[in-house]
Formats: sequence, structure tokens, C-alpha cells
Amino acid sequence: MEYDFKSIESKWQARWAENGTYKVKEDPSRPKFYVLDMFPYPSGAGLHVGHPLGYIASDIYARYKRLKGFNVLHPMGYDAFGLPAEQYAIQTGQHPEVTTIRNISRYRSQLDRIGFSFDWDREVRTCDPSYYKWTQWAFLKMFDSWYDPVADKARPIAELEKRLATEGYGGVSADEWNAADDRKKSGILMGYRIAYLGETSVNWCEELGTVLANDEVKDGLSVRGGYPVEQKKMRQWQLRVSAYAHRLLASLEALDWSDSLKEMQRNWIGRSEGTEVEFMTECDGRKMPVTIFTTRVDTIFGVTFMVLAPESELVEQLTSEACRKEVEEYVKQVGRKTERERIAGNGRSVTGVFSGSYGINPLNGERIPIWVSEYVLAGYGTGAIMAVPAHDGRDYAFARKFDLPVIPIIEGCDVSESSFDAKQGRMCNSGFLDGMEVAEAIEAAKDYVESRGIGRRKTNYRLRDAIFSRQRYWGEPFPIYYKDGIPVAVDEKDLPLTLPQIESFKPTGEPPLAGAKDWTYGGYPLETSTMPGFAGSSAYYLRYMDPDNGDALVGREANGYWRNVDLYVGGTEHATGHLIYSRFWNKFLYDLGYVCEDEPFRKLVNQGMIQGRSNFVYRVVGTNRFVSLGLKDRYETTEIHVDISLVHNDRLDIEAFKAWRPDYADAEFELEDGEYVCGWAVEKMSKSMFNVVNPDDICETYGADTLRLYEMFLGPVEQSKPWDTKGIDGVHRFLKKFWRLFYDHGQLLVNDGKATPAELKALHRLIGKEQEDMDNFSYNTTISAFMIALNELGQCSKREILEPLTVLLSPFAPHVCEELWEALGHSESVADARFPEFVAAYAAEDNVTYPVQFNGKMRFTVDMPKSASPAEVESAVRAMEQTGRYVGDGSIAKVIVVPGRIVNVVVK
RNA sequence: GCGGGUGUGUUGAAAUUGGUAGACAAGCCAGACUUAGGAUCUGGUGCCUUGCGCGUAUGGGUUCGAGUCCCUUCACCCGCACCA
Repeated sequence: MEYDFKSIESKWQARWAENGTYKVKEDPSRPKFYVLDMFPYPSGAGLHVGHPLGYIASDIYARYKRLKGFNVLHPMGYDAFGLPAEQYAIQTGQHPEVTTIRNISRYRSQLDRIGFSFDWDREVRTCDPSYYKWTQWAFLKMFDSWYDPVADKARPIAELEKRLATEGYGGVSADEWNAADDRKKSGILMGYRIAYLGETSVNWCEELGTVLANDEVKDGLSVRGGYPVEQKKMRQWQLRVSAYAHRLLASLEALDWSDSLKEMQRNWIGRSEGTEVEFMTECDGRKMPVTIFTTRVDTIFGVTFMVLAPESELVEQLTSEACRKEVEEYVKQVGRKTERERIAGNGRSVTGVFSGSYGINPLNGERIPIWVSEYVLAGYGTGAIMAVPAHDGRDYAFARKFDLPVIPIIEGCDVSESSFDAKQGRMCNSGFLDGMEVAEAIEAAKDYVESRGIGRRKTNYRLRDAIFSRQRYWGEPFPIYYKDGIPVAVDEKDLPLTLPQIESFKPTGEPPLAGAKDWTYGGYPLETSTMPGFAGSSAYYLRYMDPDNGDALVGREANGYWRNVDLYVGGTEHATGHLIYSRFWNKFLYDLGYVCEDEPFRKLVNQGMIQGRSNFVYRVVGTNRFVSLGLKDRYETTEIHVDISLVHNDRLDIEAFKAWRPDYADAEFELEDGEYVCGWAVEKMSKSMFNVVNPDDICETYGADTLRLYEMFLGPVEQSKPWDTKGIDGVHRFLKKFWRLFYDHGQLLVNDGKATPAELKALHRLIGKEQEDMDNFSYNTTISAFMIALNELGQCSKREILEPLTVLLSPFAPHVCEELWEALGHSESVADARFPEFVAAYAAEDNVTYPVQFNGKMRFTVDMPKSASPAEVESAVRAMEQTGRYVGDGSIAKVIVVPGRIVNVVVK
């Protein structure tokens, strides 16, 4: 019986499903471990070999933890709402639900072939009403909550209402509140709700007909589709993520995430410590105070003008009659620009206009002009700045363009060509700050403005509230209706509020739900936007803990057992989207006591991307003649992508190529050594480049176990790398070799012979290596260690060796190991074997080999017990001198023993 | 511009964290068995002027000893980018 991976794999996949091998239940007698993958968006293209990389890595870890005695939760589901399905519906008229379900079943069958240990009974789909009921529920909780800055957490809004009614809050007195009508009250509360309706400047994508969140826009284009995005003022649902900025930042520290990812989140949250300073201003004789935000109060003596953001409401108040026309024109012009135009061009163009008003520097009484420019953002700080051209690059560029004065306030700095932005040097031209170092001056200036009551220390965050409305169909409906224009929550017991059917998916300029029949609640119109993609993915990890609970997102007991995700595997592309929103969502639920952990994902591993490896042929221009790679420089050629299935080891299968396309049928070829060599390049895996590798095909030719092993063998999980089918034979050979330890021509070779010390040593080394590597996800080296062990073992078919070997390998190649485990006479699944028993039985080797070096050159080795002290090793080395094993080139002066490693000898 | 990261054979990559650089694979070369081989097995494979020679992007430093630590320069990748 040869290694027949096909029948083995289908046999065990069927048996696992039948026996429910991977079903898990809460079990307080065992420690839990929660391994989660970022669930996929089921796209129409299906999976390519890049997608399962992370799933394979996490599956190996899940299986490994299980062998170690943990009760492992390892679920999977689908992020099923989203734009592509709807875009597809617009083109084809097919309901997104139909295509989504079709795609899901395709994904499922592809995933099943790879042999994952998912507990499919816990599957969630974000588009399933029984799931999005809880997305809507969470939204209602956010609508019904406010962020209490004193308690520093979210609390029911009813508490705020009570406080408003009795003592007033935030500038609204109890009398005002009690006298207010419903509309007014609703307006006041909107300013506090965690989920609120508010006017903001949004990223509007005309092409998609919807608003997008900041993380859905890149370089001024939509991430989905790459369409231009412009700024637009709209009234939208938003989540008050900014209220959590400081907590999102602080608790990042303790998470076991990569530094780069944490850094990305830190930058996105963007904490900056500075000062708010009040400047008195005058406009056409009217005086009013304006607050600015700065991180460099120390430079306040260098202020030569002020700048307002065009979108700021201050512009209206601070524009003089004489300048009104130009200012209005400028503001309009800026508003028309798309995000992309604003960013466009190398060296952004400096634009701006004088407002006609002036500010007074509160420290030196200097009268300075106030300008309006797009380089100041309305959404950050106060939307107004003090400009210090000598020490800020942007202010400098602006001052040069509009010929405004530049006053250096740091001794000896040269500002003739550019500003001096460094925070170092000695202050000058700065009144009481003169002579201080910058760091000192910052503190002194802060103290000064605070003591004079003209300013205060202030910490700002870059993180904005998340825009939560999408003018789309295929998403969760908002459980909100409008009573005389006032938004009111749908009763919780009426959830889920299911997505209505609509006539057509074609864009009409209105949100699709506006066209739905009877889209009302108690006779009142319902909200017509739907929630964005990140809504459904923000709490799915909680639902897996308790997927069938009809009364709660997650029951207290299930949540108390599984707590949070111990290992989360997924791509970096979610660094500033999903991973921020999830953390926010989780913290919110934590505040209200619905979940027991403050952070959702304890440890996170970012798997790299697998890129495609494209192949090219070279056609001589104007002919149907193709020349091999090495000859192409002799001709003028066109590089043409060729389907990689027609190429093996960069050699083109000429007959297959001719059959590929009719126009190539009579192609001619110029070969090198009788072969056509193709060129290659690393590119994104995509259909248009003919470089997509389908995991199904690999399972067909090599088997799932080989695929799993190979994807891990390719290199570290975190690293991006091109897929190259070349090399897969190596791991496939390894499995065949492993198989042959058990079987030869159908003959079972396993025997009960006693293992030799050399064989045990090989096994021990492997166990040691695996113990070391698994937690670092160094699976490539673990697999290498297997190969080495097999080489060392030769044809060893002793049960004593093969049993532990099978268990060790089973997380990587579960199917073949099940088959062989059965061959060893076990009736239970290898997944139910317990790793620690083997580790205990096969203790690590007891001798250490010390290489001995003389002045850095290795001369001989000395074997010592692992427990030997450095002194013992040293005396053993010195003894070599006497016994003559060491033929010296000088006597030993000094012996340096690195415990457990190496001995270095210094020769006189 | 700011922040993070990476540079090792023909290729994917190892290196017990400061200790024989290139493990393990792929590719290539040679051989064995074969009607055949994209099967199996064995051996070889960093480079050169074959020297106790040179080699981990570059130049320096610390050390008995550096791919690893420190500084210089260069190249590439990723993230953020008028965030005051």
C-alpha cells in the first residue's frame, strides 16, 4: 500500500465530521484555549493558496494545544455583509444573499479539503438575522449609553437624563432641561450618546453612492473599488470611538501583539500632549476670544500669524466685510476638491486667504493677521492654530508663499532656507523664556499660560469617531425609527429588525432601503442607511463562545469560561479598522458588564501575504514567434503573462501553450537547450495575471497534508512570500518517507524492537526542537527538524519511535497521522492523544556536546552531562592537555565556558 | 517628512540569541536501479588565485570571538502623512 493521500484524506475528513471530533464544550476541569482566525469575506473568486496560510498556522497551533491538554475553541465563520456582493447584484440583478450563500458553500468545500479542526457547529455568518440581531442589540446599547468622563466608562443614558433633570450637566441647567421639549432633549442627549447622529464632514464616494470610514479610504480612493472620494458634510450615525482613545492606547501596552502593529495603532490613535491657548481677536471692531491648540507653546513669541481651517465655523465669525467675498470663494473652492486632489502633487500646493481679522498674542500683545488655509484641519484640535513659521515646516511654507514675517526664537538657528523644527537649542527673542533649553521652555511656558488663566494643558487624539452609516442595501439595518424627525430606538424585543426585500439594486441616488415597501415601525419611518462592514465583525469572537444563545450575545457562563481570544491570526490590513473597532466594541460591552474581559485579543500574529509568481513568455514584436528567456535581449519582444499551469520549473509546456489560445496554435519557438525558459515575477495573485493557485488543485495532486506542510515550510508565518509550487516535492517526499517507515508494499513494518541510543537521541532532539519552536510559530524549522530526524532514523520502524513521531507530526499533517495512528493499533483519534505523556516518557537527551575553540577556532569537542557546572567543563578541557587528545599549539591560558553551549580557550 | 521593519548561496530559508555561517529544502551536477521517469536511492554543490584564503548590503567600533551588540552610509518593504 503506497501513500494514497486521496483516500486517506477523504476517509478522515468524513470520519471527523461523523464523530464530531472537533466539537468543543465548556469544560471547567480543563484549561481553555481560544484560537481564532479572522473570518473571511466570501468573495466570488474562491480561495487561493494565499488565504489559508493563516488558517493552517492557527490550526496547527490549535491542534498542538489540544495535544497538550487544553480545551481548544477553534471556530470559523463568514464576514458576509459587504460591498462586493451588492456591486455584483447591481450588475447582475442577483440578490446578494443568493450569491453570498453560494460563495460561502464554495468556501466551505475548499476549507474542508484542507482538514481544519474547526468546530463548525459554532459557525456564524454576519448576514444571518440570528447573528445580526446582536449587532443591532449592541448598537442600541450604544445609543442608550453615554461616556461618563468621571467614572471613565460608558453608562446608561438614563443616568445622564436623571442628572440633567435634577442638577443639570455640561452647561445645561436642570431648569433648561425640564423646560425643553422632546426635540430639544433629543438634541442635547445626541451630544453624549455613544452611538449618535451628527453632522460631520464625511468621505463620500460618488461611485459607490455611500459614505466611507477613514480606514476604508486610502490615498483619496476607496479601498473597495478604488473610486475617488470627496469630503462632504452629512448627517450620519457615528460611534463615539474617540471617547475611548486614551483607554485604547493605554491597554495596548499589555497586549502580546507585534511592535509594528501596536505602533500602527498608536499612530492611528495619535495622542499628543500640548496646550490650548486663548487669543483675543478682532474683526471689524468686534472682539472675541479664539482658542488654539499647540504642542509648542514655547514658540509663542515666534507667532507671526494665525490660521483657521476652512470648514471651521470660526471662519464665518472672523471674516471681515472687506474680505468676505474672497474668503467665501476660497472655502467653496476647497470644499469642491476631492481628498485625492488635496493630497495630489509632489509638495502640496500652499493655498490660503486673508480673513481680514487680527489676533492679539496674549504674551507679548503683538497684533497678528488671521488667515484661512486648508492645511489646518477642522476636525483636529480647535480648528485654529497659531503659526510659528520659524519652527514649523508647514507654517514656514505658508509664510514664504504669502510673504509673512519669520521670527526665529532659538539661538543660532538658520531659517533662511527652511524652518528649524527640532526641539533643541536655547531660546531667544522670547521674553522670560530667553536662555532656557527648549524642553525647559515648554514646561515653563505651559506653567505660565496656566497661571495667567490664558490657557491650559490639553491632550489631543487624532482618532475620530467612526462614521457608522452606509447608504447601501447589503448590511445590518439600524434599529432606529423617526418620530416627527426625532430618532427613537426600536424596542429590543423586536430585534432582529430584518433586512427588507427591495425591487431593484440599481442606484437611484437614495439609499436602497428608501425604496423598500413598508419600511416602517409602528407607522413611523425607519432609518434607511445600513451599518458598515466592521459592525458585524466587531463582536463575532464573542458569539462563537455561545452561538445558539437566544437571550444574549454571549451567556455569562460561556463568556466566563472562554473569556477572550488567546491567539488571533490575521493580516495587518485590519490594523486601523477592525482591530480598533473590535477593541472599542469590546470595551464598551465590558463597561456595561456584558463581557468579562477588557481586551478581546490577547495575542495576535500577523500572517504574511502569499503573493503570486507569474510566468512570462516573450513574443518578438510583430510576429508569432516566441523566444526563450536567455535569448530575449537579441530581439524586441513583448512580455506576455502565461498561465502558470502551462509551466513547470519555469519551463514552458509548448504543446499545452499552443492549445491554450487559438492564436498561439501555430506559434514558433526559439529554444535554449531544447527548452523554452519562461521569465517570472512576483505579483499579486490574480486571475488577470494567470498566477492563481487553487488549493483544491494542490490537494488533488499532492494532498492536503502536503499543502499544509508546504505552506508552513515556505518560511516564517509572519513573512510575506511568493507562492512557488517548485519545492513542494520536498515536503511531499518527506511524507512518503514517513509513510514508508510504517508500510512497505502494504506490509506493516511496525515492530516492538528496542530503540537504540542513536534513535532515541534523534527523537529527543526533535521533541526538544518542537517544544522550543511551537510557541514562536517557527513552523518551518520544526518541519526541518522532522526531516533531519527522519534522515537520522533511517529505516526505523520501532513502535517506541513511531508513536511519538506520529503524535508530534499530527498537528501539521493530521490526515496521514490519523491513518498511521490507527495502523499502530489505536482506536481513538490522534487528536485525543496527550502530548505531555510523550514528553515525559522521552526526556531530553542528557549529554551536551561542547565545541572547544582555541582563539576562536574549533579544535575538538567534549561531551559532558547536561548538569555539569562550568568548572567541571573547564577541568575536563584542561585534562585534554594531559590525555593528549589535544595537541596544543601553546598552553591554555584561560578557559571560558558558556554554560550549555561552548568552550572557548585562550592560548598563551 | 515621521514611525516601524528587513538586507545571509542560484532560490525558500536556518543559525541553540554573542560561539564551527549557510541546517533543512528547492535547483543544478554526477552516479545507481530502470523500457521509461516530474519515481526511488547515493554522492557533490558559498566564492576564488586551494590559502589554514575570502565570505552574512557598506564602512568603522566593542569583544578571545559578531550574521547577531553599537555607530556611518546605501538599498528595499510596510504604515502614517498638512494632526499644529
